[in-house]
Amino acid sequence: MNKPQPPSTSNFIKQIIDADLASGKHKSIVTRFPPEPNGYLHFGHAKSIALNYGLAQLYGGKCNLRFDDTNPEKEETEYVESILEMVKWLGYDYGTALYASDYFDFMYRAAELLISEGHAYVDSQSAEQVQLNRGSFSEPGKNSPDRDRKIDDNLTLFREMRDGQHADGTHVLRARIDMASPNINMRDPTLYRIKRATHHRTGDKWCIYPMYTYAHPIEDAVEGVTHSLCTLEFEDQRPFYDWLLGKLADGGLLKRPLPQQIEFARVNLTYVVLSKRKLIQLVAEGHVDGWDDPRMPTLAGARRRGYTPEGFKLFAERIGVSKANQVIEFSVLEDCMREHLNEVAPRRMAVLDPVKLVIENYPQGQEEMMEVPNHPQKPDWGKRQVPFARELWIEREDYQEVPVKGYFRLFPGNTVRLRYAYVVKCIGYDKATDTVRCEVLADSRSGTDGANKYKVKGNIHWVSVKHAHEAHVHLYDRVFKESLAQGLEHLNPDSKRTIAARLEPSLREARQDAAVQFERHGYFVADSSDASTFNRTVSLRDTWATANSP
RNA sequence: UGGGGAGUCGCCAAGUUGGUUAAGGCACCGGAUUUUGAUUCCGGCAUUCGUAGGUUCGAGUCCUACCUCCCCAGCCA
Repeated sequence: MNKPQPPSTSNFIKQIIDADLASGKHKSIVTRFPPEPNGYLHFGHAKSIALNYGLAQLYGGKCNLRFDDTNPEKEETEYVESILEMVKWLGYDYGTALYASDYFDFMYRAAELLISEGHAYVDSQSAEQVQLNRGSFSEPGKNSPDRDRKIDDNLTLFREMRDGQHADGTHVLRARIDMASPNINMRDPTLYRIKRATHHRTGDKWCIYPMYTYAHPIEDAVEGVTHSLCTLEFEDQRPFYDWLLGKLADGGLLKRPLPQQIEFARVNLTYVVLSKRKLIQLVAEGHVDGWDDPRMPTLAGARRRGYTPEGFKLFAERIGVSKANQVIEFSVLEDCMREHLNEVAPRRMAVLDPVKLVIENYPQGQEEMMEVPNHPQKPDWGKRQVPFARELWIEREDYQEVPVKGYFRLFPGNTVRLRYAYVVKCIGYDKATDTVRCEVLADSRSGTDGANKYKVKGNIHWVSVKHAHEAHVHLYDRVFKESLAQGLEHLNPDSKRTIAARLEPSLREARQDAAVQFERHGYFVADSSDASTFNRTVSLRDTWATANSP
């Protein structure tokens, strides 16, 4: 299927890059994906990853995977490993992962340079005083009494801070900019704090750690990042980003051209919550079964659910990038997954809500093998043998005692085709045994010449009772029932249902990473922690059901 | 309240220097094909660009005022 690709549309970031390349400011581009290893990656990160790596690929540049590990209290190796694994799963080759902590020495030297040139000072106010003196939206801040400390004294104090001679919280290094700036981020932001915490990589080497605000621009510059893409909430930070890098370049520590920070809107999805606080709550309070629960909007959960990297890439392209706050309908993500899965998932038959069907004129004890294509649109995928017999499981909703208008499946007197097998006529339903009664029509076996003379609208799947593989199937629904879910009060109590299904025998050997389509149902994968159960990734579109639901 | 952003079809999103009928995708609605009420295919889907004025032969694009929404006062990122 090589249908025309949608024209890759322009966006404001590409335009900036195009201009920078055209003007000769950069010969090639470098982007970066800079997670803090303090949690698990989620759908929002997938957008950022696709954006950064996608741009690098498009322009023949490169994208660094860099851990922004400047706050040892919140970061752990476990998260580093999980992030690495998920980026790889998404299909991006990050080469060697980089760490902000590898630049701690450089950052320290840069801080001394700033102090030496009068651009930074050690502030010995308490945190409360600092906050008080910062002012507010309507009032300018007040200068710290330490703001005019002598350079040498600043240097001495800062070194003592580094050497562990001062207690946590007693001093802080601040940039010396403008306490009256209308942009609060420019009111002498904090650069370094004293924090006696063991870092997951540098151990106890340091007891002072740089703040994000200070560290991030330096990380970008050191790596030669050309375009530093981040989310909208950092817009107010950009003046400081430029201020810092400018000072360090003036001081000879950094080379121009300097990286440019560009902000874009983060993605929001209906029925999904992405804030770390709320995700933690879901896990901690047991509303889901862990961070990789298939209902979680984490990449680990997505993988287990059967979502695919290709689906995420499609999603990223489809939602685009801009500065307007986007709230994407969750169905867009689902549709992206369907689009990819439709191409790669072999078809199988599975009855999820079984009711017995008996073909009364089919010989007792007789069995036949039916030839069933693995993908009707892809004959080269071959066929498989599926056993057929007198007693079958069919879907309960494929029979109606009194059919609603437009219903063309089984009801007394109607004929349907048992997919890839025979055409049968419904003769009734036996209440005592909960069995749908049918008789097979002569000469109607699928694949034979006679089969085509029967024109039936209904076409239902089945599984032989005798040969059925019984397995559990998890049916997942959205975790939140409100489209703009805020919290637990919007929880969907039925987000997970487990059913005992009857599967065609070939499903006994399902691979855990291989998607299959249960025909007329949706896409499923064997669960990664329990291969005998299947997870529903996403259902098929069902215009009949949606049109007939209340 | 000061500062920084954003407002184009139900949801995204092109539209850059003002110039014929406002891209495209998703959704939706028709219709065709179909042994998945799936897929695929074909057709339809904004006299209008947050609002109100103004400039102009001509404005989503320029000017003015206003409205709405988001972000910022961590020694978090």
